Amino acid sequence: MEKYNPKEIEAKWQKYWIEHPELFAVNDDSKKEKKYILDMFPYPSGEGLHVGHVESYTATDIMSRYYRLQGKNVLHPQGWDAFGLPAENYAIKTKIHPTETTKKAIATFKAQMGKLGFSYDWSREVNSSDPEYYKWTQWFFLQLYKNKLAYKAKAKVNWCESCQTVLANEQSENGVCERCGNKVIQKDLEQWFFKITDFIEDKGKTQGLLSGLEKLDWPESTKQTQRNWIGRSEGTTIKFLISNSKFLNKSQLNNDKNFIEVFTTRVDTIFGCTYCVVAPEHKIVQQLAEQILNLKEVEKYLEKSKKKSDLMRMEAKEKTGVEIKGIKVINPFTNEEVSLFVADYVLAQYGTGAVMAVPAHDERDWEFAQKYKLPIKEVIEGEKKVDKIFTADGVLFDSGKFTKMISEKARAEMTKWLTENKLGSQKINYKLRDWLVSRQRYWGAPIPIIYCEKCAHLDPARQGEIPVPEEDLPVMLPTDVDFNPTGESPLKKSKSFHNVKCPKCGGEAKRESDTMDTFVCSSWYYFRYSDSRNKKAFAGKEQIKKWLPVDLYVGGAEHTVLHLLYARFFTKVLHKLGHIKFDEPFLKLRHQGIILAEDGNKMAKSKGNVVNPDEVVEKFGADSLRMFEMFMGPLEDMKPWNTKGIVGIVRFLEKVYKNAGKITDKNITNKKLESLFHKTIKKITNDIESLRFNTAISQMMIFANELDKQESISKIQYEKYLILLSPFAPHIAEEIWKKLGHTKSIFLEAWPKYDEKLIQDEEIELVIQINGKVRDKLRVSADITEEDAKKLAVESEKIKSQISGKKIKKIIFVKGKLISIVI
RNA sequence: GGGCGAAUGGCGGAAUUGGUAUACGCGCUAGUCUUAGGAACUAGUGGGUUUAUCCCGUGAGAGUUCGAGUCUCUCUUCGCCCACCA
Repeated sequence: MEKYNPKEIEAKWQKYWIEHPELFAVNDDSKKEKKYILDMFPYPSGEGLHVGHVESYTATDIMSRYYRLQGKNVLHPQGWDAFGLPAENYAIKTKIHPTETTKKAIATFKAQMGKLGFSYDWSREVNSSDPEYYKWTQWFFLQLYKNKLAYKAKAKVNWCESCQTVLANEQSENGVCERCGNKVIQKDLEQWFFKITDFIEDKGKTQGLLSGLEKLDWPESTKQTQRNWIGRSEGTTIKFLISNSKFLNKSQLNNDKNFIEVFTTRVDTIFGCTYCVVAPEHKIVQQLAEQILNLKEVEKYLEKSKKKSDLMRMEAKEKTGVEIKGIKVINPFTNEEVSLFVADYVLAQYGTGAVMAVPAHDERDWEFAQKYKLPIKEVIEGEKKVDKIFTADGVLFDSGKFTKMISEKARAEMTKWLTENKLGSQKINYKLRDWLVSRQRYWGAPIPIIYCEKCAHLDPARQGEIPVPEEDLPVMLPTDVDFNPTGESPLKKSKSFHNVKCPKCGGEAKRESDTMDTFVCSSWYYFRYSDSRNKKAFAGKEQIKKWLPVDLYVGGAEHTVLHLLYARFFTKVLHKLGHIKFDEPFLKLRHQGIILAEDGNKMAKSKGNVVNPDEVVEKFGADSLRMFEMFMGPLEDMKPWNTKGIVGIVRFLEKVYKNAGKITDKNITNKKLESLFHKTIKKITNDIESLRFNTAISQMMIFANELDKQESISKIQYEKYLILLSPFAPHIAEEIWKKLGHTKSIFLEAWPKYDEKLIQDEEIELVIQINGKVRDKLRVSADITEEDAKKLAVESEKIKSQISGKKIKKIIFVKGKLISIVI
């Protein structure tokens, strides 16, 4: 047999697979059990595939090929998350239209995927920038709009001055734009939102974003991150009366000028409240301006903090604030007057935008009180007072009738008291806010809304918003635009796009010129694959029922919050509206770990340490790259690249290839090898099922090493071994398969079965321990009785000398494993 | 500050229910073959020493157990994500 030549072999089989798409395409009518194996569809960047893509796509490719061999009907599609800022930014620089660059990038990606031997069903390919696709993205927007789940509101939003666009809350990280790294400022703008907060808790039969997590087979850390992001916290709202309205009567509580409302999770500490703080945006400053003695100072502080970006606010090491002189507030429990501050460490967007400060039991308040020399009053004591202050739950003191209660009980009792006196109530707060979906950029799906002044009277709440009729979809992206960012959508300057007839009255109207966040496109694409050429619906009911939900979803952990939360939200909306029968899209989720550069750092173009998969394929072959990435370590682990390590895989494949030359049709009986082979089938099968590809490969190597020692190899056994190898290294498997005289693809074969009986060894190595330490090993029959084993053990020369003169306290026997003598 | 996870040879990593620690691969050492090798093959490869019926070894310390990488407690270090969320 000639030498293993991956280049030649791989090109040949890749061509064969393209000519035989039926191998990987699925049949909707098949009675076989379905498996939907999905990759997160990539953004087709100009950079091409990187080794991280190869890692997760190889994992799903192995799973898909494995399940097909197991006789399952496998849907394994791929597509393109094609809208987005990079293509547009590139267009601004080069004047090349994003359609062109995207088309080119997709061609590159697809060619690279072909060269890696991925078995996608390309007949279902989707492209989110294709009008046939974004027509349905727009349709989803209309569904949300019609069900009052999409709304327009003026809001303080994150604005990136460099990208000249609004960002979602999740796209502004630490006050810096996720895309370009420039600072994000706050702007008041009219924006479109999706009401994702409606779905946090269960909604009728639709499980909420919180409780729905319970039933999912997802990494625990991912679920926890989602919970943290939603940020549910149970607490209490409390009204602090403003002191010149001190004498309580009911009418005063109806006027919000007479009190400030705070939110706290620690009402039990309220007897230690020594002041209150409002956020700079809090309305109280405007409402009571005439009563404020140091109005100028306060206003100056508000101005200053308004100019601060979120980043600057967070970077500030010291808390700042100003006392609002002339206004005091009253602690409803003690009836004591406390002073009021405005400080930007209090966030306007969370809770009520005002807090009660308990410096003795809250670190932030303590810090602030230290700086401004404010009183500190302790009211909780616990077993361990850590450092300077006690922030845990404990027992109350100096707290009126609540003294001696434990924190938990005190919270319940105090909240009850507040409720009865109409001074507060129990309240659940969430960090999650509605999803801001409008973008003032070109390369996205246009929002299908038209504004008609004449029709504005029809629904005053909606200010002349007329949804584009479904039959008029898609609202096409115009091509006559200049996409240099100006702070307004480039679509606004396209006359053909912007001016339009009102679908209601036929009069002059204007189109919404914003586009949608690309995360909207990716929130539903997994439905489209089930029926990607459907012209009448985003996917047919039957096809959805047939294929969804997704059985295995693999992708990067960076999408833990954004994409995964939004996709769940969309699925829940469809469930609520009765379109589908399930309310979670991805039953099982796994993340691939990041592949670091050889130097242990993250791969980065700027560092010049990026590994290009094309070069690796060129040098070693796709099978070797695939297997090497799977062999490096557990799929989800972060692991450094090591180019030298690939030769281990190359040697292994060469060995497998070479050993095909030793095949004989003759019946060979080698019990030990047969036993090892059945162990190998079992281990590989179990490891694939649980995505432990590294140990599956090591088992293949163990068996290959054993084959290598044989004079001749049984054809039947070797063929089965090839099938075990084929999901990992499909090209070499097909090649050898053909060389063995087969005319059909190896991927039409059945996955080998193992025989548990053959796995059992006839002889075992019985370990003999004395006080837990291994002292001897004896070869014995596997079914040796306890009695015989004990006898053999004490008769062993090595053991005899160790135990001579000592008394044996007891002897422990573990069947098939060991004898442990205790002296 | 919060959440999650990790720590095993020179390196990446193995180790079903507690039961032979370091599988598999890289690297390294020696040898064989070769005109040559960053090829192939063979043997070896945790540390120590008194070189063998030996001792020590899975971040540190304690505990449970006949027996702990694995279970419990305390601590240290590192990584990732989130972070002034009251």
